Amino acid sequence: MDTFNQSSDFEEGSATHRVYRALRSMIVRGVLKPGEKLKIEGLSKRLGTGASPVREALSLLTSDSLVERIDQRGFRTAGISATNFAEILKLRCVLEDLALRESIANATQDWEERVVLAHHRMQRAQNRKTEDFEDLHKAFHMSLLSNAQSPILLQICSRLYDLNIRYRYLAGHDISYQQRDVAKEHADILAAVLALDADTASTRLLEHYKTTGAFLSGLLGDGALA
Amino acid sequence: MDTFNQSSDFEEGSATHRVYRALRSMIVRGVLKPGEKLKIEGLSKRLGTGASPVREALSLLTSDSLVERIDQRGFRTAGISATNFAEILKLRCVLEDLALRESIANATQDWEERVVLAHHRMQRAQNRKTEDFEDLHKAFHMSLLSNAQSPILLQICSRLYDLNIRYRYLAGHDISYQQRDVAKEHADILAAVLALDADTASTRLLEHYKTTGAFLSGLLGDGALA
DNA sequence: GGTGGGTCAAATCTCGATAAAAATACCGGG
DNA sequence: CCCGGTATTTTTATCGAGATTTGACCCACC
Repeated sequence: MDTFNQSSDFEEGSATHRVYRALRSMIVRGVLKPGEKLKIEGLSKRLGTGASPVREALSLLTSDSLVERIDQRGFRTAGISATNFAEILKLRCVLEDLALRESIANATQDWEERVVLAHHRMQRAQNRKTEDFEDLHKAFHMSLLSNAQSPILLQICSRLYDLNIRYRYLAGHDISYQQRDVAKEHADILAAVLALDADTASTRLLEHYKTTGAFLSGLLGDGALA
Repeated sequence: MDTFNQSSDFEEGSATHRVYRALRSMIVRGVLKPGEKLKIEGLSKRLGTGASPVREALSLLTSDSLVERIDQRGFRTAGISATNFAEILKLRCVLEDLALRESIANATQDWEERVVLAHHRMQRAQNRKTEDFEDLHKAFHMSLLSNAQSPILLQICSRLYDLNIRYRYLAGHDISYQQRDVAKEHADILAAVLALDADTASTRLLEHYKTTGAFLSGLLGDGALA
């Protein structure tokens, strides 16, 4: 009954859910490379579970556009391309702009506190260079949007975030991108949001994305990620 | 052994894919009512297949927001509400506007012909009141957007279409909505699109949605659908 | 030497059964 | 008469094996 899952303490939830989280993390972080064939049996053994949960998790990831399915021919991780990346970036700019403005329009004290808290946690993780920075980074960005009373929109943004960050992982973490003062950019965004200045906040947020995007786009164009 | 490739033939594809299409159709068309519990065994027998394909199909539908999953407690069809409907309508207006403009901007002869063809088929089905009108209606609307070089955006629009049309089915087909001259609205949209007049086309398309939306919204508000 | 068909291994997909969990019915006590 | 805890029943989630399909290899044949 006491099964020790050596991978980590991912014991909560059903097997399907655990596998889902594990696989998504592996794909987003580039452990499973773009276009790689995903054999059920291999993943089952690797994750210490049966074939059914793996299959179900892969189905879910298919809807997230992180896995592609070919009928009767199994699963593989989604491919990458410069055009795909450009599309993600563009959609993010449109949709996060929309969500951010609505979030600010609905501003409440509770929401502002959530944003401040999320920012603080991310900041601390960045200073200490802890492992969970990326998760907290996503949490911060989603918290900005979270006050838009629009669950579908938020879900779409969340998925686009994952698709986007995958490219950043693939580009590696030690790249010059970090030399930019990302912390200041975040702080500036936070300030504008707390001032309820939607135009400034949106401009800064989108600039934040576009700068990173242009950088990654360059790498893709050079074929450095292919 | 040659297989007959007929669109009406529900035998093509894997069992999972068949079940997926069947269930989605049943949910969108209201055969399975909002919030209804979806028991695996019942659906297996009803669809003449095993539990695994049903389970997998339900997982996929979860990502389409047509089914809700509660861990360890099975699946049920997504609920409905006035706010949910309003959100769908709003997002559709934003995203289809975006897609339509890009589609028109990329106009090609091939695309224009696809649009004309899709419109003709829908028109004919409406005149003859054939069963497949709704499918062709969706095909027409998607064809308008299909020239936007943005597969992710198109997928989102397709999903939102399904979520939206579900409300229309739930309201019933014999309602006064059909008394509007929908055919003319479609023809006007088509004309503006073929004239490559993005502003007019977008205005008409959104008006088309909002009119239907306001009508359905009224029904929801009255609790007629609850 | 290149092409086409047939065979074989590998992987997917599906099924039925088992174990775990939740919902329901039951019963004794307050 | 109502409430809380236990037993039963229903339903879900998971597993392991069998059936089908795919893709590759090899050999015969043109």
